[in-house]
Amino acid sequence: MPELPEVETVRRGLSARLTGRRIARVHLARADLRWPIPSGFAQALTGRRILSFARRGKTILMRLEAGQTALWHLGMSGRLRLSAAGEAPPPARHEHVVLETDDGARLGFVDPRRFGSLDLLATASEADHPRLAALGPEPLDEGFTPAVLEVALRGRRTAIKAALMDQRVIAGLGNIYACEALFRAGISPRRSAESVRGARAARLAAAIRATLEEAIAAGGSSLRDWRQTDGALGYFQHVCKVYGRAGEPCERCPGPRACRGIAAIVQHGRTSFYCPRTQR
DNA sequence: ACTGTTACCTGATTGC
DNA sequence: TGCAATCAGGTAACAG
Repeated sequence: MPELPEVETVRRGLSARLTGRRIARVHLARADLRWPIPSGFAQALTGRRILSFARRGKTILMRLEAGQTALWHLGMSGRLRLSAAGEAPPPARHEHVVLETDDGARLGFVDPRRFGSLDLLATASEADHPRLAALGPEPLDEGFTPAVLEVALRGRRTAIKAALMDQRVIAGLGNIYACEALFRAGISPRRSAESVRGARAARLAAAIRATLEEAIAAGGSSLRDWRQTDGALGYFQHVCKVYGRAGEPCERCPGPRACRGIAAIVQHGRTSFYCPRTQR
């Protein structure tokens, strides 16, 4: 499930619980997820202290001593579950990786579909990692302005919806929040990306930011100690305004009679939800 | 270079 | 109830 708000919520949970801890043990139940786990992964982590957790797009960067960074990507079905010393987490299928820290905490990476990935960055620079280096601007950074969005979209002849999901254009949006941001901005997912300029780009930039911030706030406030009862970090029921609501009236139309209902169309193999009356 | 399609995996849900 | 078909929030390899 995880798009930027979920990943950011997971990051905060990890940070609150694991910053400063030393990794005592790494157990790999298999050698690959989406890609092979780097051969030196367990060795690079074992015995090292965790300095901090950062995030770039949907990737969590676990900063370690000696300039090492472990990259965690949850893919589509990945989740992390954390338990404290003495807690015995219920057995979970598809738990592929387990870390144990010096204070007895246990972090398990569960990912049924295995679209997630683990990677290792041995230098301090994200520019040295091809997938991170290719990512577009970070939408919650101060530098994410309408002008930056406009430049990112310039010359893109694809639909704005597809552009927003392209991580090279902007980092962190997936299908849900691309739909929600476009609804908020009143822009049709079918409009061409390059036609989103000027006031439209300004509306979209603001809508992206507000949508993500609201979702993060909802996730943060709904999780006590950043964990659900099963120890899973960072998942929450975000209330969507258009995603998954095909046929329902949208909240911006004056009434059910005015609204033709939220439409679902397939673009680039993904379902887009939008209100054809208020999104142009 | 850009754009769209397909494949990768398992599980939940829908339809017959 | 059972079983098959369909769909799922991500990404990159590939074809045109």
